[in-house]
Amino acid sequence: MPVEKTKKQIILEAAAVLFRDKGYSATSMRDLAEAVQLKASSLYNHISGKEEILKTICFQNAKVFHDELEAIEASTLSPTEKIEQLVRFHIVMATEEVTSITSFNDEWRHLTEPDLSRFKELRKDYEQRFKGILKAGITEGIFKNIDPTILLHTVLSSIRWVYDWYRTGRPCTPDELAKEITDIVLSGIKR
Amino acid sequence: MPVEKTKKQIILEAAAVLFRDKGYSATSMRDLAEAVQLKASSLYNHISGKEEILKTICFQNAKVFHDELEAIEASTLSPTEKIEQLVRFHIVMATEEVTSITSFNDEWRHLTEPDLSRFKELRKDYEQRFKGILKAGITEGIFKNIDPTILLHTVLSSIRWVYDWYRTGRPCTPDELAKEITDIVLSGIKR
DNA sequence: CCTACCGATCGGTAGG
DNA sequence: CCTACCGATCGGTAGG
Repeated sequence: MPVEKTKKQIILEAAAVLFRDKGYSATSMRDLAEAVQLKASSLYNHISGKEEILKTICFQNAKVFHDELEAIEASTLSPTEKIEQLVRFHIVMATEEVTSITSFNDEWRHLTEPDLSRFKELRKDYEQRFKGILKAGITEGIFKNIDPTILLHTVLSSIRWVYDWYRTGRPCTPDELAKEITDIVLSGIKR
Repeated sequence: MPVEKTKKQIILEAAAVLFRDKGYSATSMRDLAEAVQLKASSLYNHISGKEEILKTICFQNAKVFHDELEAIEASTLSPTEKIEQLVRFHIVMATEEVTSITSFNDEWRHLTEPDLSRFKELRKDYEQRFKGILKAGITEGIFKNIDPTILLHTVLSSIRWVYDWYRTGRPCTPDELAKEITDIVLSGIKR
């Protein structure tokens, strides 16, 4: 059996591009149909509706981030090394998973209940665990004794929106990018 | 003459709240009309259309940021002090101008030509000038010798999305917030 | 996978 | 400022 993308996968990827470029609400099912060379009605043979697409993109990405964070948490790395790994991971996702990351970051709020609440919980959980690593570093005296919430969001912001500017600017390779951002972030939080 | 908000100003503010909560595309003129207790058709006595609202919000904010940056540029402050001022200013805007900042940051892409191009130019200009301050610091040997584009966006990201999390979390006063973020950002970029 | 079509809602206008 | 209404477009379904 050859490795082929399912039509559903093709639709999901085309949708991610459109959601990134126009936003979820401004993307019509007819736009999407055109992008995959189908009539709008034919999309429904592969997906149940517009929201299923957004839902799939959001929760798939949430799982990838969750799994990586869990692996890093479980490791015996120091807080500094854990943050380093996490920064690197975010950069990799931003540079390789460019399109779906946008929906994951910016378009999830168009989910409806109960998915919206479920997603928010996942997001909250991720942030709490990330914060836990920062707290450990503070306790050990290697990170600055700053309110962990501020620390968390300042770090997270610097790495969460990389996809937003790297794509157009591209001053260097993803690897160099990861190295330099890690440098900035780590010296920003180290005591 | 008493100081009163014009109806237009009231509409703009209500729109900013809706755009923040639902996004520009998902906000209908009927939503907006209800928010200001009018019928949808009556909105057009005060504004020419939906896009004029977005345009006004985006360009008003762009001007405020532009003017502040220009004043800081013209000062005799050191690069470090200039960045400090800029960080503080972004935090003030994020905490005081909470709603319109969201449209300014996230919804501008729904502008249509020629406004879209005009806005992008203003944004680009702001970033180039901000980068100029960073470059000056690098030349003086006080900032890290890292690609200025990476430096710029990492700094800008940490302060551009404060409104997004501060509102819900609120771990401290805007003033403390500015102090701590300035600390993180500055030690992140200093050599 | 298509043609044909649904009711709902969109931004906006006419006319008073 | 309203009522009444426009054509366009929306997400989605029926039926083959």
